[in-house]
Amino acid sequence: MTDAPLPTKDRLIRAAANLFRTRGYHGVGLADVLAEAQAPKGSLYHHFPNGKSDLAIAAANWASDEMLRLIAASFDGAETFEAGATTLCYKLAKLFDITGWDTCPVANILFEGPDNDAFRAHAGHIYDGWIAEVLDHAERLGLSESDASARAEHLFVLIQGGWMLARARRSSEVLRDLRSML
Amino acid sequence: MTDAPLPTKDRLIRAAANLFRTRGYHGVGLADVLAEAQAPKGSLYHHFPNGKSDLAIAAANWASDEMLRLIAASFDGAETFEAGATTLCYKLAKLFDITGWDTCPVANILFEGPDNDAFRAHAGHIYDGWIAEVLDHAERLGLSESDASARAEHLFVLIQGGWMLARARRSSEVLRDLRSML
DNA sequence: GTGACACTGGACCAATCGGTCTATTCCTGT
DNA sequence: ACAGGAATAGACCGATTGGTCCAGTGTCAC
Repeated sequence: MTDAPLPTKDRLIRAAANLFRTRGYHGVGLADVLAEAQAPKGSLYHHFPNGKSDLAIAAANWASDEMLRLIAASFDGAETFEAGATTLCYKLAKLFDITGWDTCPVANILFEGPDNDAFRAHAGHIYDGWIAEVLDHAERLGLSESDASARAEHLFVLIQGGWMLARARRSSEVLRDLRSML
Repeated sequence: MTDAPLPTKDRLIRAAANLFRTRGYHGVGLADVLAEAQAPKGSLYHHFPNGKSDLAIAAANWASDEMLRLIAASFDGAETFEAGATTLCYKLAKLFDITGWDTCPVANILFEGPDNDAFRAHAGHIYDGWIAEVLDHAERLGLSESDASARAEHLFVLIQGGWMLARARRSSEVLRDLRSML
């Protein structure tokens, strides 16, 4: 919340991520980002020479890193895969309530942007990174390789679908109930 | 594919649904819709006095009806809930391959539009309609009320999450594998 | 025929879009 | 002190946006 000491580039990335996730790539004008980040247009094109698309990629990567940290935090102290997965669902539900996050930011940023092929491929890359992170923890917790792979992908699907339903219902209840589907 | 005999209003709805689902609400200009539907601007504002937002609601409703028909077609001949759900997943995978559908159209249309509250509430209404349709079939196939409710919601979550991963990977494989998560 | 009304066609508009450009300020190494 | 690159500041641009408006066109009932 103390944005003042943050460097301009980081302020731009955070502002862009926040706006993109609520209104989508095309729904956000550069003027909106600039106003929220309190930065002039010159700074944006200095840090992101390719303009809006560069900024979108950076924002998606930043959001992805946050998610990876959340996954790690959920599974690090867990005794079993189920425990870690449940913790992750609860953390996401809390995040949903606090921030009113409108979507997995990556989806909103990357699925409707320009250069659709490149953007979508990047989304796939990011998602596979999340699944790989879960998979690592699953194997560490004793699951066989094939089992761990299936479980990690299953968890990803549940979270994405659950998040979408939570959005539509404006309630995090679905996310908390996800553990019953594991 | 024979759009010619279709009334202008229907051509507009179909064109809008097709474009919105690939590029999102803000990503599509009225000029694009008009060009694809081969209709002048005057017709659009005659049939949809509130312009783009009216058109988006109509497009979402049309897409929703298509999905309801798909659910019915999948469960009508099914002997068990699992069989119907599996058929639905396969039908969706085929749809994904044929049309290259970019997203659940409802999500792309309603989650990033203007009037975010009203639009999102409408998305919730549509989704609950899908779940209710599945629930009806589940009960008809002998599941208890509470069990049917949980299974219907579970299927919805799997499909939404699976579709998203399929999009990112540009492969319908995930959708076909969904049955293993039932 | 003729009036009434649903519909089409497209010119036109202010506002906003993403992006470019140059002038200026700030900071750091020497 | 001063040089020089990094960063900031914002005026400016052509293109496109959603939306308005009205003159035409078709098609009914009478």
